[in-house]
Amino acid sequence: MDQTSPDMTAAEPVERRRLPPEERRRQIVEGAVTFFADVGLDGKTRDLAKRLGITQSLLFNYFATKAEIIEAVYAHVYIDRLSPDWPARLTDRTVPLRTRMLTFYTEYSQLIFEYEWMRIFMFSGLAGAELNRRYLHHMGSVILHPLLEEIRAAAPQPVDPQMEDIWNLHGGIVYIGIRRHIYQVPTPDDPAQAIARAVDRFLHSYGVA
Amino acid sequence: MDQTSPDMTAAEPVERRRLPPEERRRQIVEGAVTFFADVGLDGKTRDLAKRLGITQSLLFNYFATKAEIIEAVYAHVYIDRLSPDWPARLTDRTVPLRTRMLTFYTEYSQLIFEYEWMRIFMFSGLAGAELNRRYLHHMGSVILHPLLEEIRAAAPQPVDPQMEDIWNLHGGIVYIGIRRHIYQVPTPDDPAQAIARAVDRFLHSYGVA
DNA sequence: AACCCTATTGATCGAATGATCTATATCTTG
DNA sequence: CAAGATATAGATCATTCGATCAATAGGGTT
Repeated sequence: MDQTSPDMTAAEPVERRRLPPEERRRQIVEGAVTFFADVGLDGKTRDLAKRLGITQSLLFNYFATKAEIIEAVYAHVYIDRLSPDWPARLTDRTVPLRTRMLTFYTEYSQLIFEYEWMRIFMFSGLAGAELNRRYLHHMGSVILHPLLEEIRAAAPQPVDPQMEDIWNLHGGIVYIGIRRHIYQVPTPDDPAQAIARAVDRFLHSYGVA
Repeated sequence: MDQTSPDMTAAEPVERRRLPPEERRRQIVEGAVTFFADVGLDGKTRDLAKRLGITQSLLFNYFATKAEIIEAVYAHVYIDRLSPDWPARLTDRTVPLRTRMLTFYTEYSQLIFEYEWMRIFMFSGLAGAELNRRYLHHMGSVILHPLLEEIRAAAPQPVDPQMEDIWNLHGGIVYIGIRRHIYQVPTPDDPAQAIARAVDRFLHSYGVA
């Protein structure tokens, strides 16, 4: 009956009850993001509740089903992950192509080289989520394909880059995040230099200074 | 989220019973490989048994626990995935470096661009399996680090490639398999050309013809 | 054909899981 | 400060899960 001492279990001993519904819902979603990123989408609602310091039944006061929680996780994670002004900035030929690519991949890597994003994207991809295919298709048509045209335009001689070549550049960079957050092996603290060298190698092969 | 059973395969009336234990065990492991590759390591033993056309209890006649089945899956999938003679062939300087790298990545991609391998490797990586870290470490020390020395040796002028540069090359190639089997988006039927161009871009940036 | 070994099944157990429902207690309002 | 509204907790249900075990039946041997 009596509560166990809060020192043992909780890093957050203060159990504030009766939050405003908006705030509680937000707290659940944010907790669910890291929780499912940790253990995968098969994580148990009881474990999620325990991590949040609430009862399992409370979850179902805010979400009808577990699938609904995961939907909210998806929404929270995918939101604003692709900055809408990147296509414009990537094709702004008043700026050297190398500069454009470096700023894009620096910003983009800062956004996606994040534990939660990387793992939930991978979990949902493995689960066959349509969301991933849409995301990749969007990435291809809005970022990578325009980039291909920029390379063609910036090359001093006629070149014929393929989309696979752009995907190769892209994958080599993304792979840093995969190693770090999926396989959890050491990677450079700041991937900026590695990214810059990858971009330079890429441009160099098309004769772009 | 729910992985409905592929009822397409329901037309399997022939129930061959009483196999020799060796064969039955082999059949279970091979079935488990594709099963867990499909649905993830949280797949249920009853679903696995149904797919195999056997009873769930029979599984536990050959394996004491579900974890033991997964161990067998790991063993079956990881076995002979890294050809032991690659290190020697990669450092055989009587052959042009480009040729060595192309043959390696052609062979290696044929081995790993496989549905079961790719997905089980990713599932186990997400689950935090030590196996993945060991594999990547082995890949780094036995293949990629020697490759770095070969590049240094083959370059006409002094160059200073980093391990991150080699990982970038490697990741860009592996990413083809990730797109194909994890995200399940279209990729070239034969990745050989894309790989060749990636290797050529890489070598070109170090001045290696 | 009868026998025996054992591979396989079917029934079942206890724990865990998603979800429901009612009682409780906290905050706000008048 | 009393009272109503409702956020939260606790108990519980119906399945589902991994795992166990006694009963059954396939197939080689004699």
